Amino acid sequence: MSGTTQDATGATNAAPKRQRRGDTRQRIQDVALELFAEQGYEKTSLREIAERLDVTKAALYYHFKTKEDILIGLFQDLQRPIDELIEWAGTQPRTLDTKREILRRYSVALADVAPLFRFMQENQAAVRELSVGETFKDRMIRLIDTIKEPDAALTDQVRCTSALFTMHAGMFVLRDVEGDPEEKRKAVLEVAIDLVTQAHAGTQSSGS
Amino acid sequence: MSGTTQDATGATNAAPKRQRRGDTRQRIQDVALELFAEQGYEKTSLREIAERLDVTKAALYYHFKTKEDILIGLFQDLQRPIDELIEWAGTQPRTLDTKREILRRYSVALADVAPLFRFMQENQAAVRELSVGETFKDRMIRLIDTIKEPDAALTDQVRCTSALFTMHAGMFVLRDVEGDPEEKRKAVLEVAIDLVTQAHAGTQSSGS
Amino acid sequence: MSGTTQDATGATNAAPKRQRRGDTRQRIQDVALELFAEQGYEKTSLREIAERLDVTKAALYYHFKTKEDILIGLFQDLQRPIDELIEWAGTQPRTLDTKREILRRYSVALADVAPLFRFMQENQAAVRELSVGETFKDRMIRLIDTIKEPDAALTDQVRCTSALFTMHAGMFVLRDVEGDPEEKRKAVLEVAIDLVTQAHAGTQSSGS
Amino acid sequence: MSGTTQDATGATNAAPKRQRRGDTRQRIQDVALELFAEQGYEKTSLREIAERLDVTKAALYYHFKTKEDILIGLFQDLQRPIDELIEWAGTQPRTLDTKREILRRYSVALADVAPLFRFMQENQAAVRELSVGETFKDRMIRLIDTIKEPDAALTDQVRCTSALFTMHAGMFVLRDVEGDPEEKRKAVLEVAIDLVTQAHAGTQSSGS
DNA sequence: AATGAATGAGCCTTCATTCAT
DNA sequence: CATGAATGAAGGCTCATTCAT
Repeated sequence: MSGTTQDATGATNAAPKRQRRGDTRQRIQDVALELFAEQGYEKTSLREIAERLDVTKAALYYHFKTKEDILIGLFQDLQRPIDELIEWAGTQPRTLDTKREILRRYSVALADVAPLFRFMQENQAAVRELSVGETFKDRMIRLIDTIKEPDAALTDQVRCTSALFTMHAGMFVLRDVEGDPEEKRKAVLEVAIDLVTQAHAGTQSSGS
Repeated sequence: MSGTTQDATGATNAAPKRQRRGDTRQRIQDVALELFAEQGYEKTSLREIAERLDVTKAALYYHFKTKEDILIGLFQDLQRPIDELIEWAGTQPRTLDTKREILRRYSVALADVAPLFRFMQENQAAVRELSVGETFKDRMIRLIDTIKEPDAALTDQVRCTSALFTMHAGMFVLRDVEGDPEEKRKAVLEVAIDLVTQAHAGTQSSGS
Repeated sequence: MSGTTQDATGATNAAPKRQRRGDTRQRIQDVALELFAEQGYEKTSLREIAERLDVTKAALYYHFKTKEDILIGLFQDLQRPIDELIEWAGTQPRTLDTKREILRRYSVALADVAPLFRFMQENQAAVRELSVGETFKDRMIRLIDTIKEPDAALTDQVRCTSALFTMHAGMFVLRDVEGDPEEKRKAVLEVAIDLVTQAHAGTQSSGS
Repeated sequence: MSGTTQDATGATNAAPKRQRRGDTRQRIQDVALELFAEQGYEKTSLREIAERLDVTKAALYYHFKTKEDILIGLFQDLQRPIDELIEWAGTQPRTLDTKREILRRYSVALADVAPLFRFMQENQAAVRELSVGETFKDRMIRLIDTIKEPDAALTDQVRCTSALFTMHAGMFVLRDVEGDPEEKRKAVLEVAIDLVTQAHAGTQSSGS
């Protein structure tokens, strides 16, 4: 009824949610990821998250409708780079060079979202039934599809899959191997590229 | 809760209700694995396990001191074949042929304990802090050590690690790829052997 | 179990169900004391307390972090008068008159917190390991110290201890003796004062 | 305290139970007392008792029909000395000397059954409702009756009660006071005798 | 934008007890 | 004399969620 002044949010926002003083949502996600990654999704309670943020549990419910929603929010934020990569890959010619570039970009992207990725890896069971679970697997499959030829030999398909998983595994398993992280990343990337290169070669010769 | 399955004892049940006494412990583990794998460790309650076995929760506690203990029991079953493999590897000369045989055996062992393995893979977060968690990673490392040369190039070390993870990943990811399981297993094994072969070759030439 | 008392809100209940909000914590303590005293700490379940208050168990946990915490809260209420007495005693000269006054005040204080005291007396075993157990004994010792001379003869020390315990015991044992409570309290007090007086006299003469 | 009764089974006992290999019942009681005293009746589980005896819980049920029964057994064994004292008191003239002797004997008896006594004192709440609870309080009252004159002044009645409680309290509270136990026992006894003597004197003069 | 209070469901665990063997 | 296996009941506690304020 008094109308207009209520929505001070109004005027300028061409892009929504421009507010400086509304970082709570973000802080919730940050803390949540931290705890989810550390203890697992199921084992992390909203109480813990709230406590670490020094707000009440009820406050969380102002920003997220459910616990799962926090996870979904998290998920979407950090899934974007992968989506962009897949999209980009779609615009490129299906050459070996492109595939190599996909792996390179993926390697970088992976390093950026490492904590979330680790979390996803370690909580597959908990996340599977979540409305978001399918999406994750789908994304993986689509990504694999960008580097593997559908009519390739089974072994070459395995190679492409393996290339991706090598990169995933690399992050966790190599953690307690000697050496500088960047160097390790490169080594992992090299092996992955190798695998894809072999797969590609196989496809070419069998194809021609 | 109490009387639910009483009537199921009736006509159609192909599996007998009153199996030979003394197998309860085993049956608990079987059902537990089934449910843990399906829903995750945290999300599976003892009530569910008990109900499916048509015993009371308290009965579970006669056989296992805690929920975690059920998991540990499961875990040890999984560990045995791997331990045996590691032990066997220790007795063999460190040749390429040996390494290939290790992978072959591992592939078979893995197929045997697949559900358990899948569970472990998907519940790392839940299993990590389990008094037994360390052991699992340790075992992996020791297994990798049987196929990788300590002074090899970083990429070759990655290859060996990748060989193992390829086999792990193969079981889950390739599940929704066309083709007969045994054929897929062989393809995966082939790629793994390839990786180790390359790693071995690299080591040889750099060593000489 | 859930909705049982919903309808009890109805006509006949003389005590109002919806007391002024905010007193819940106090009400929990009141009911808890009542039940603890009646049945013992261990034998009283949170369910009982909750049921009698017509709230859920979980509500108790909003106000107290644990069952033991309810006891501790209770305890602190009991402690306050005694602490104040000890503190006051510290400010007074160590004369016989002071000691007599301590007993007088203690007698009154005791009558005020009688139920709680009775509970403590009767649940020593249950309370002993509880963080609150030590504190209780300490308090007794410090109180005794205010009336007994450290260098007194052993018998006189016993007399002082006995004076205090006479007052404790008096409350419970004399309950089924004939006579008006106030009169009994006075008789008990008189004996206690007598004991301390004797102890004091002994100390004086032996000291001079 | 542990093995005390082992040898007492020996020669002199006219009562049956002649078997050497049937001390299990006794051992159960010993261990039970030990644990009850240490942790309280409620907090001690049959599992603990069984474990410490290295038998199964079910074995306990061969010897005692219920957990409470163990307590009752314990109770009866150790209540005997008090009953005997009361009985003996009944045969004596009601003189001051007799009263003093009662106290002396009680003091000794108390020292013998100290652990049980302590347990009873500290577990009144748990023991109260036990079919045997009344008996304990009754016994106390009857014992007090042997040293107090029914028509005495209230203060003198308190003195007699106090005399008994002094002895009870003495055992527990004086435990962390300096000095040899036997000396302390005597000091406590002396004060108790003093109290009864005063009470007796009061009665005499008011009576004449 | 957030809190205080409470709920309902469920969880893991423990206990005293029973009974066929 | 004692065990192995199991039960029914209950216990303390935690969790995601709600809602009036």
